[in-house]
Parts: sequence; C-alpha cells; structure tokens
Amino acid sequence: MEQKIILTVDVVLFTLVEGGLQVLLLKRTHEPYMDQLALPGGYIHAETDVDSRAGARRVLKEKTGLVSPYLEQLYSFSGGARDPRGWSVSIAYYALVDSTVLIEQGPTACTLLPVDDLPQLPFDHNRIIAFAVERLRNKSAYSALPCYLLPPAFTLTELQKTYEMVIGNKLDKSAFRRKLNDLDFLEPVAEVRTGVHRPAQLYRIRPTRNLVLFDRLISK
Amino acid sequence: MEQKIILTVDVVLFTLVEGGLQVLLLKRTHEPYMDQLALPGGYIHAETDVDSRAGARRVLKEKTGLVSPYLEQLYSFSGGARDPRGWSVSIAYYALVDSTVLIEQGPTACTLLPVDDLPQLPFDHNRIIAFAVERLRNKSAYSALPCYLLPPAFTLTELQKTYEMVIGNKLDKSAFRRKLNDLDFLEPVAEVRTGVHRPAQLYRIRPTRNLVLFDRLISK
DNA sequence: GTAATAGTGTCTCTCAGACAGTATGTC
DNA sequence: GACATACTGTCTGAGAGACACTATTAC
Repeated sequence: MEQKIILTVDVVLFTLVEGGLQVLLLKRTHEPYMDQLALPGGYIHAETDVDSRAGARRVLKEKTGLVSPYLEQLYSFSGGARDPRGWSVSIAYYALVDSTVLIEQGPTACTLLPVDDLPQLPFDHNRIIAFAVERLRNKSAYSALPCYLLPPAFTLTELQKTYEMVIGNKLDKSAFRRKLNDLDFLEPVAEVRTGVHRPAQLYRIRPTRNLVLFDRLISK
Repeated sequence: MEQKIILTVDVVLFTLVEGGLQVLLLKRTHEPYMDQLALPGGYIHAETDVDSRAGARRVLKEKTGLVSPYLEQLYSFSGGARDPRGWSVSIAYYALVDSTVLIEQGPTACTLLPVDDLPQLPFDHNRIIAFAVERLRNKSAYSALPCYLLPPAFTLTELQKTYEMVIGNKLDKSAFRRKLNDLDFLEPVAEVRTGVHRPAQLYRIRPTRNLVLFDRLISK
C-alpha cells in the first residue's frame, strides 16, 4: 500500500568566516513558508536525478550556483509532522565551501548565519542543522575535513585556526604540525603566503580520492 | 512535480555465532524477486509510522518477531536503477541482537549467513550489507557497540572475543581490561559464570541512555 | 597436586601537551 | 636593530602493547 509521500533533498552548506562557522540560508520562493529563510532544498526529480546525491548536487547548483568539493549524505529526516503538506522524507546532505568562493560565485540573495545563533526555521531545519553541526564537529576531530573550508592552498597556521574554530578549542602548534607531518596528507606547493612578517609555506591536500581519517582525535 | 516514488525501509540484523558475524535474511513473499533471500524490509506506512525509525522497528517486529536493543539509521539508498518497479528510496537501518534471543524468539524460517561470504542478493542489498558491516566495524573500534551482540550479562573474556570477532584482530587482555576499567561503562552483577575452571565475574552495561564512545580506537 | 581459565602488575615505547627555542620576513 | 610570525626541539606524563605473574575453580 503505497502512499503519496513527499521526497525532498536539503543541503546544509557550511562556510567559515571571521565570526566562526556559518550556514547558508535562502528565502523560500514557494509555499509553504514562502519568503522565510530556510535550507536550500527541493523535490527529487526522478526523471533526471540518478540518485539522491545527484539530486542534492543539482539542487545546490540550481539554488546557489555552487559546486561543493565536499558533499556527504547526513541523515534522512522523515515523518508526518515535519511538513504541513503531509508525510515526508528529506534526505539531508551537508557541504563545505571556502568563503571566498561562496562570496564570489555564490548567490546574490543569500544569508549566512552563525550556527550557534540561529532563528527559528521552517520544517525541522533547526534539527537538521544541529545534526550537521554535530557531524562536522565530530568528524573534524579525526579527519582532514576542515581542509574543505579553506581555499585549495593554505598555510598550516590557517589550517590550525580552522580546526580550532570548528572543534571549538585551542590546539598546540607543535603537536598539530607533528600530527600533520605524520599523517602526510598535505604537500607543499611552490608558493608562500607573504604578509608583514615571515612568509608562510602554502600547502594543499595530496590528490587522494578519499577523505583522510585519523586513528585518534586531533587533540583534547 | 512529484513522482510516484517507492519508499521502503530495510533492516540489516547482525548477530554473532561461533563462525563470526552473521546477517539475517528472509525469503521474499512477494514480487519482485519472490522466494529469493533478501533483507527484511517493507513499505513505509504513512498512516501508522510516525517516522522511518518507527517503520523500521515495525518491519523488524512483523517480519522477525524481534525487538532489537540497538537500532540505528544506516544510510539512504536511492535511484532509478536499484528496484525494477521504478525510482526508489530505501532508508536502511541496522540492528544488533544476541544470537540466543534470535534463535529462541526469532522467526522459524530465517537464514543466517556470514557477512564475508554472501551470495548475490536482490536489489542493492549486497551494497547495503557491506555499508552496514563497515559502519559496525568502524564504530565498534571506538564504542561500546559490540556489547549489544551479547546477552545482557557477560564476562569480560566473552566481550573481548566479541570485539575481536567484529573488528577482526586480536586484543591484549590486560590492555583491554584497563581500558574498560577506565571508561567505567560496565558494572558487575551479582553472578558469576561457572564452567569447568575458575568462574568469571558477569558484567552488564551501566544503565545510561546513550552509546558510550571512546576517544581513541580500542587497539591496533 | 595438575590443568585451564580469570584476572593483575610492570616494563617499554609511542605520542600528545607544554613550552622554550630558533628562523626569517617587514619596518 | 626591533618585532611579529613561522617553524622546530625537547621534556614529561598518559596510555597502549607485550608479557609475565598470581588467583581460583574442577578434577
């Protein structure tokens, strides 16, 4: 006995700015909750989307113009209470982008809000974001995930600050660099970042296929 | 533009027997793939299931008679190619049960097969099981998850054997017990397991709400 | 007593955290 | 030269792995 069930994808797009971790929200253009801020999302198109991941990629591209270097399925949220139209499923994804790319190539009418200070959002989008933040924080503590919040080349200090912003505590410089060195997933590029003081070596992620996972948490 | 999309839940039910980790399969009673072995699964019932988790619990109960002490959403598998009836979504869950409970209370006509030696199954069920095995192995290395493969009270040696079977390598007895002692998520019960030699203290999981996670992997 | 398993003590090596030190740029 | 930031070296303490040791039961 099949029901008329609503199937959507929603994307939690993270970026890092000075203030910390932020999430992208768009004004809804249709009912329900027209004109309210919400996660970019949309119906699955069974004719064109080969799977939900392709649907999430399409929705993100259509609504924001962005192609994220990292896009991972988060969780599926479902039930009769989360959408006024009826029993629904949202297959939620999360994505990470560098904030300069977001500002240059992103949508003109988007809102970035800090993840720890969000207004009440439609549907169960607060819950979806909370879920995504928890996943991002957990996974950042034992993986190379925070690299995707930075531009393709970055200094070790920038990477350390990124880890600190995401996981929420200070790290020791020496231990952090030792760990990166042991894990060996970065490689220097032929440039340095110059500033007012000693220039810093730029690094990029080694061109491996998969996200690098650590066997311990990055620090306490 | 909504499509007629098929929404199902499938449950990967693990148990541990002498031979190692096994998964429960049932003979299908409907087309497609009638009479073939497959994961227990079924349509979401929008009228009665409050969400997909409730649907998974119901399907497991209906098809096997079992109520699992651990049931976690695994991943959602979707697309136009996985089911001959059309574009479909399966929200997959995995569950762990003690094998004695499974044998006593489980279905009469079920098949248990070792996870590393499965025949070709219908739909993308081989992929779903591979996904579940990977999740179980990963999570077992940094959590109390394997406890749910044992009866409510167990000896430390039994628990160690369980970890070894799931994660696939030998552990050191002394280090294992030190770790358990430090983490403090077990408590002794007022019984011992008697056998032909020195009796062993029985333990149970402390009545906490959540799965206990470690900050390091259990061993190498 | 022996056999077999339950359970503990201790040494070593690795690694994280703390922190001081050196290096290299701008001004 | 001063200063700020990049980067490295070293000490220490916590915990994992190895392994030998003691404890308690059945026979």
